[in-house]
Amino acid sequence: MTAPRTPGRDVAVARGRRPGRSVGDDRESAILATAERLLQRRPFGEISVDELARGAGISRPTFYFYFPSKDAVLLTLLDRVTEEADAAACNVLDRLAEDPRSRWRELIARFHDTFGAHRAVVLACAEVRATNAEVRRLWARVLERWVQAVEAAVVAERRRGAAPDGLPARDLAIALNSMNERVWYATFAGDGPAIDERDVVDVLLELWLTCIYRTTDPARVG
Amino acid sequence: MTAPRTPGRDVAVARGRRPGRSVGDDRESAILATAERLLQRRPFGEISVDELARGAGISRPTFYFYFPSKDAVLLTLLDRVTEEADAAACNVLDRLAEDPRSRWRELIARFHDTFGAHRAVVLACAEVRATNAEVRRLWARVLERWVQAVEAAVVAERRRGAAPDGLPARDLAIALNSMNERVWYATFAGDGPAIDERDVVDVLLELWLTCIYRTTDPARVG
DNA sequence: GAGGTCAGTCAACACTGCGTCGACTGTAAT
DNA sequence: ATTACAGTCGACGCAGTGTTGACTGACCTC
Repeated sequence: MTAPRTPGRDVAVARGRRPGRSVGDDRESAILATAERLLQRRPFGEISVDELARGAGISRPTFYFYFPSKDAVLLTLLDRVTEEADAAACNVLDRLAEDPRSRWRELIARFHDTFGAHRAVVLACAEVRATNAEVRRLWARVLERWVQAVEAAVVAERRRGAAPDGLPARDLAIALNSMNERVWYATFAGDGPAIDERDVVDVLLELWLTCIYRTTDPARVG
Repeated sequence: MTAPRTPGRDVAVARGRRPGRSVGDDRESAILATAERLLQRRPFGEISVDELARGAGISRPTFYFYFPSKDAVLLTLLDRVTEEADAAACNVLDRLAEDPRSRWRELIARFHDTFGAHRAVVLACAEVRATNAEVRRLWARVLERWVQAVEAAVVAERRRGAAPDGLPARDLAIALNSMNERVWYATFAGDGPAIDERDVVDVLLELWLTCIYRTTDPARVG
């Protein structure tokens, strides 16, 4: 579902033929690269399958040999970005008690950097999410992971007495993640009221700390 | 820009002809009603101009007599909803000092009720905002008004000593409004991690109070 | 080295939805 | 009666999507 369907290569691999790189691998990469390049210039909806194909040096019908649709290309791109974000954020919350403020900042900053580096893809996904159930599902799954990670961290901080009780941890985690998502979107898209890109990490950090600890300067482990 | 172009009627009115309701008024309303009705069932992108026209008892070309595009219909619908929200929220922040918690709650609850009552339109706008500059502009303008109202309220609360200093009031106002928008979207759309519709007002209220006052129980006027 | 298989390719087609043009009708003011 | 205009729509052109069916060339197998 998530990965692009490349029937030919799957069959080949299954039968042990063509173990090395094939023409198809290059074409597939070329399509993905073309997509990310074109997305820097203009929105996803204004890019046609034909342009994607031409950009990769193939005809439109051939495009459909590699991807079932334009959306599937974006889905693959999104998959990579979220994997990158997951990798960057991984384990950051594990040793939260040592220095809560720095850890939370690291988490937010890493997401900011990853999304910022791939803003074209992220913005395109926000655009397509509304119309494409596949993208919606993938984003929901990814978000759910992040929500659960934050929820667990909040519960742990409360248990050790660093954070006060209050809202259900899950609701808090959903709201904070939602806030980040929308704030980053506004900042990167640049339309409507937005926080300056240079300030956004610190602003979000202050709000996270305030909501979780009710102070801007949470205590270290006692 | 925002209102639908109905050239015929404007001309008529300008020359003093047809002072009463014309056929055109009915058709226009019928199109809008059809749009809002169809939106309950399925997303905006899956509704064609033809359906809108048929639903209003006219042919597709005739639709274009009333609206320049499908998006313009949604724009008109959005305009009404935001006006309703503005009206509902109007003056709520004026006498904040009397009972901050209740006032903020009223503000959030009224937005919640308005958006909830027209969730189909709101969700459709979120869908189209990505591809339609007109909708984007309108939403940005509306949001800017709300951000400024909240910013002013925060400044006032700080000035009277009820709220502590901290983040720039504008950044705070942007972040809180962004949070609400995204959280409501998730709640009403029902995909991905979301806060239960019955709890969402209270969850948002707690977070607003915490972020603005660093307490859940802000003081009344001293 | 003849025949088979399969990755990879694309011209041509069918389909859907958008927006426009130009011709038409009915009503009401002059 | 003529003029004017709100209101209507059949028929068109256009752009983009996704599919079909036929082709090429590499390579494997006997």
